[in-house]
Amino acid sequence: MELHQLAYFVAAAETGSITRAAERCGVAQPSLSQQVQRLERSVGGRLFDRLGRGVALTDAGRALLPRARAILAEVRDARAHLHEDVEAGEGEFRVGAIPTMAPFLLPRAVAALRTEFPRAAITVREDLTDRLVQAVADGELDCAVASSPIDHERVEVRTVGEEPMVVVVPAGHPLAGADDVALAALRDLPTVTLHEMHCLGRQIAGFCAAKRLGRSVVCRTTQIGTALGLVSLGMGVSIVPRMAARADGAPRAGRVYLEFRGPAPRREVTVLTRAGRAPSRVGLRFAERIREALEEG
Amino acid sequence: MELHQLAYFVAAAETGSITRAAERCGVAQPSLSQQVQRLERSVGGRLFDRLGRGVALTDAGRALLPRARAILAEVRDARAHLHEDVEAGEGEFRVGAIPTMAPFLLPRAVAALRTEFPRAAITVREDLTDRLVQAVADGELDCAVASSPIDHERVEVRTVGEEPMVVVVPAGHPLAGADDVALAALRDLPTVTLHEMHCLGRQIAGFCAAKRLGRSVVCRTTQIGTALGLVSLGMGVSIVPRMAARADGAPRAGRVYLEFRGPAPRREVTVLTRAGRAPSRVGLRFAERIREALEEG
DNA sequence: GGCCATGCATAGGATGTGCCTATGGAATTG
DNA sequence: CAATTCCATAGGCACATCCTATGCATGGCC
Repeated sequence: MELHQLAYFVAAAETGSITRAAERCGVAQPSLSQQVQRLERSVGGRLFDRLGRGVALTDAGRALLPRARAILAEVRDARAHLHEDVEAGEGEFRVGAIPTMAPFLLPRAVAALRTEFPRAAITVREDLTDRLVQAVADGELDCAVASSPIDHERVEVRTVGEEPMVVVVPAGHPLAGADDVALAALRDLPTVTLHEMHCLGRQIAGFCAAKRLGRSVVCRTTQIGTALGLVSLGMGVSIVPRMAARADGAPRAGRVYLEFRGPAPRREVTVLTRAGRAPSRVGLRFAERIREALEEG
Repeated sequence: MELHQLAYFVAAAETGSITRAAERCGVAQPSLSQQVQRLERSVGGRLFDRLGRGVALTDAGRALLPRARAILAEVRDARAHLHEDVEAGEGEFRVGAIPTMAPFLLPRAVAALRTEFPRAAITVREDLTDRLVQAVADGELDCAVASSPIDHERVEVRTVGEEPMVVVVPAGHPLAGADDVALAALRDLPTVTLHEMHCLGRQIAGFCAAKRLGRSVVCRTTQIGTALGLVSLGMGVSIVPRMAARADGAPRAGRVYLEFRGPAPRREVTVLTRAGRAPSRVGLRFAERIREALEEG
């Protein structure tokens, strides 16, 4: 069953004549006759009754006709609408993000993307950095949001912004009333920190180590939200990205956020794509939306 | 854009590799590579980024993928479901009937056919005999209901039954109280008759001529219903097919139906199909349904 | 009834297309 | 740096499509 055979079949059914169908299709009559016969063999039954004066559909032909029309229409549509499908971002688009960014950046970015590209089937994956990098390299993801450092031959890294850290302390803590706080002031305070399986946990540990800041870690969590909860209970102070502080909403009982005095520790927000791939329309907008979410968020 | 090219494209998109796609499709790698390139030229844009290690969809490829899948699925469905489509009577089925039979036979027959072949797209045409015959001969109609005589080389005539005529007289007419009436009793009575453009009109005129029955035609109508109305007004008597009498429902004020005494004039009910065509499943059932409607109606 | 026109099927040959094996070139891997 | 992997290209073969020419059946016409 070939497309041109279906086209010939439809033409013959509509004209009721092999000869006129051949004219319409711009081929010789024997060619069309042959192809119709071949189609009949391929479906295993006659499609036309040969009447001597033209042809008429059999039951099988009557049944095939609407399907043949549908197939040909789909092919025509595919050709005609391919360009606008590209504009509309048609197709599956798979994004990933690390857990310490996903809840703060993805909802807004994905929502914006869905309205901009209503026909894109966007799927989301939340995972640790190295697994995201591997997924992008393997083509399982089209885009991922993570933080430097990323090093993979096949992965292209684009920095879309950076983000300062803030300090969060329990309400009533001696530091709670201050406008801002120096990193050194945190020395030896009981600290709630993020597990170092997260790149953010490693980054914060790195900042502290760089400042030779001894820490008294009283708890390690795997989620920022858990850490914030423990801070509210007075178990210690913590350092979190500002997007987490903003997402925490209106001033909450139990914990107070403080800016760093002077240059704050920062992390970069980067968008990962597979190296060597042509820039994707949806992917480019995704990166922009992540940047907006970061700046406005 | 050919079906096998689309199949190759989908395989390459799903495996992310020309080589593995070729394995899956059972062709050599260069063949698949070539066909993908041909498809790319035919749609006017690259569908894959060649990464050295496999391939990845471009925006255009992403957009084409769902359409290609849809087209291939339709083709698979067409092959798989063609047989059951034939059983279900899938496709357009066009029937015709003459005006003096259509309202009494078609509704019941078509309704039955619609439940039996829910996927058949049945269309109905009401027209005079010779036009129906021509339409069947030209393949514009798959089936038609008419009455003998039909004579056309390309039209096959099947008699599904016959139907007696009855007499209808105004209420209060001298004949109204009789159980039955002889044809001769109608001699010279004022008569309302059907226009001879209808075969029924010609048939009735033929009966009367055969019995040498002079008639005093006071009115000629083009519809049986009109004739019945005029009879109720007392303008004359008329001869109508029994199906019309039955359809007239419960005893109506104004007119009374009488059987003929002895052998009644009759007309045949025939189903017309195009000669040389294989018997159609729906067509065969249609003829049966007409027969049923005639017997039960 | 014989003649011509019409329409589908078949035959045979030219062209084109798909597929193959072999090979080249680029990137990746050990 | 060698070996491997993978896609692209080249050349040849087989088959499929298309063409023209022709056969055969049907329908229409004088």
